[in-house]
Amino acid sequence: MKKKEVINTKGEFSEDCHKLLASVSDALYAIGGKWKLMIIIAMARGNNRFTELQRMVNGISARVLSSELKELELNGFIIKKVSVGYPVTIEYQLLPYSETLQGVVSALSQWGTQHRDKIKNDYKKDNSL
Amino acid sequence: MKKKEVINTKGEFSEDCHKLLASVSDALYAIGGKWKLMIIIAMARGNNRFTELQRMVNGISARVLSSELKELELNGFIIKKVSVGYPVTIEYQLLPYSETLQGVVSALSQWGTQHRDKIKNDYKKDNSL
DNA sequence: ATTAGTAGTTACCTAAAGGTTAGCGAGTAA
DNA sequence: TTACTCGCTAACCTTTAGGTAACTACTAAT
Repeated sequence: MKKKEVINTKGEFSEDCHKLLASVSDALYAIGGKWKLMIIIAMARGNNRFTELQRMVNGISARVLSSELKELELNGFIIKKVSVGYPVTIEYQLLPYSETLQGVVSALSQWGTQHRDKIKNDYKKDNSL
Repeated sequence: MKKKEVINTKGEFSEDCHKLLASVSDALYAIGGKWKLMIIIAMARGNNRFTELQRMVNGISARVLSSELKELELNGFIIKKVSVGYPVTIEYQLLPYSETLQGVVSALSQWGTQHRDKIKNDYKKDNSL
């Protein structure tokens, strides 16, 4: 009587698998890459000036920092504030939206920490004896 | 009398800022890029064959899937199982270590979901009136 | 006047990631 | 036999990311 004797090898799961993949893909599209999260982290710790960021975020060049800041501004994570005072100072500030990344940042940093430890131990095991 | 009138603009925070940056950087190094997490997600949902993965992970090519699987194996996230039976079937399986990524995956998917909604609303606002 | 710092931009170039096409060797189905 | 699937691989090419160096415009100190 049955059209198909589907014992549920996927099928009913593939739907939410696609959704999960799509949402992770969306996230990676917005905050993927080497630098965006790093810049946001550095800013959350009080680094708001161009040169500060350049020094804090190890290995980033002025050109890349400049273009990443523009993208982050365009996507609503930060704003550029130019003081009208004298001398003119330029500050970048996190917008509230960047706080939504808290969970992502803490998950990644926790995992990164344990991963580094694991790699270190793997290395030790290889070189013991 | 004071050498520097440092009122603690950063300084005591820059230390753990560097640590945070380093750990996130480590994580991105291991699981960054467009595909690794996606493949792991698809595998966690029961897609263990090459062609299944190719179909599930939207937009990935055979060449890239093949090389990503090799890297994932090298880094201890998965293993390749070649059945000795007849016909020979090849299956990729998640290793326990890939489960440590649970938190990262769920943080990213949650954020990705809300981000997509936000973008959609921003777009609507722009086009209303 | 020179030097140095801030906040970039521009032009040029390299490297890495990734896409496209083709095909191979095996099995399987008609 | 033909045709199709699976699990790739190789060759080739394009795109993107990112590095380097030079330069601008301004300020500030020496």
